[in-house]
Amino acid sequence: MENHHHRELSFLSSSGDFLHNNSIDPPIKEMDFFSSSPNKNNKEDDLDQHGSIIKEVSPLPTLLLTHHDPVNTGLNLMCSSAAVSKEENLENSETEMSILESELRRVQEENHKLRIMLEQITKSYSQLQAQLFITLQKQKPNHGQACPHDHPAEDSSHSSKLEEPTQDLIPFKKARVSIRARSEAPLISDGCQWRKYGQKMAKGNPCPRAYYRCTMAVGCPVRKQVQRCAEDKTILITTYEGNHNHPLPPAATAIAHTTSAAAAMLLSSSTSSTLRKESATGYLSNSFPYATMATSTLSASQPFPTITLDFTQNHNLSMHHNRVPLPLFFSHKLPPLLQLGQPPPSSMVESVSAAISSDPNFTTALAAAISSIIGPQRSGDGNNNLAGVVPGSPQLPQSCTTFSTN
DNA sequence: CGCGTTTGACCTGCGC
DNA sequence: GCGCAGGTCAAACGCG
Ligand SMILES: [Zn+2]
Repeated sequence: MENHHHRELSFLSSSGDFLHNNSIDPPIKEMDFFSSSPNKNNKEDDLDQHGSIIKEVSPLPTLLLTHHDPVNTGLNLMCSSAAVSKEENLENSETEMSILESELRRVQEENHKLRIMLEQITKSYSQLQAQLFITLQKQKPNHGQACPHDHPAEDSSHSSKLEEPTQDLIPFKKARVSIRARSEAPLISDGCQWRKYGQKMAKGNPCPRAYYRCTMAVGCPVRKQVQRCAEDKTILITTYEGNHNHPLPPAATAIAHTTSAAAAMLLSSSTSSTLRKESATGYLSNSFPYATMATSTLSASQPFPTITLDFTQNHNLSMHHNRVPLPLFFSHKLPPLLQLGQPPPSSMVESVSAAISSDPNFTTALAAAISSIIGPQRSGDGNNNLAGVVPGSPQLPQSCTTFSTN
């Protein structure tokens, strides 16, 4: 593969188009899901430099309370009566400048805190999810291996050096998350490095299916399959499987969380093939923001439990097939698990969810923060490499994610 | 020469 | 047991 770098699509660089694409949208030529290149216009650029340093997290209130500070709007509101002398004007503008600068610093600091907080929350959430998964598994001890072969060496949690000790307890089953995206590019940029290890002609599809392995770390079990849709070749279907055993760049972490969330949902619903779509969408949309930009479907007809995130609908009110539109970004109703037709096993999850959802300010701030992470400017070269690596990105049950296009 | 891709062979699971 | 299909391996190949 030669010039992938220009041809990869990357979701992250869509600069919010996914969320606001209500008008006629021309076919997306390139999408950067996880562009990691520095974004010039993002005011958080400076934060990227030190954003990976996680110190103790400032408690939530500090972040929100800063808004009560006297805010300098930056508007020069001083009356410009002719009586004011030039010197006074100069002095005023100087003080104005210094005020502005201090204000800028304060905002930057606040942004930094927000970023740190977001990282912490993401991590905590993933840990919660892992615990929830474990609890669910304990609740149905003999419930099923969803996949026929879940014991290859790479699946064993003992062999992989996972960073989260709790992960060693997670029984692995393979679930897949399929993501459909419209793209002419042969690959999507997802923040990871991949190496092609095979290609096969799939039955019933003129387009070959390519197999990739994650090469960001030796022994990383994550694989992905890339295939074009038989009906519409502009649609690219990418399927992820497994969890990384190494730190991930933020973008890759995001998609890994989606995969994990989907896997947790699929697996926690046991092998029953009748998980309702509303449940799936509700769960996913609360689990991961990407899901809110897509429509999702569950499939039990495939050999592996698979969930499909469909980014091809463009939210232009034309929901075809049986696909279900997802709720808005970070919808405030957060009881995802209650919709799964199962008793919520973890009161922790509930309380956290309640705490988060009950605070609109927090929700808004979080949504904005996440938006800034998942929706930065498009990278120029479509580079699929890491920008800051998130230390100890949490991993979750074994899963696969598929990107596809409709 | 090293690294990544290509591609045919091989392995495995599944249905008949 | 046999054939098929999906998935993986690894030698050959090409590129920088
Ligand atoms: Zn990996």
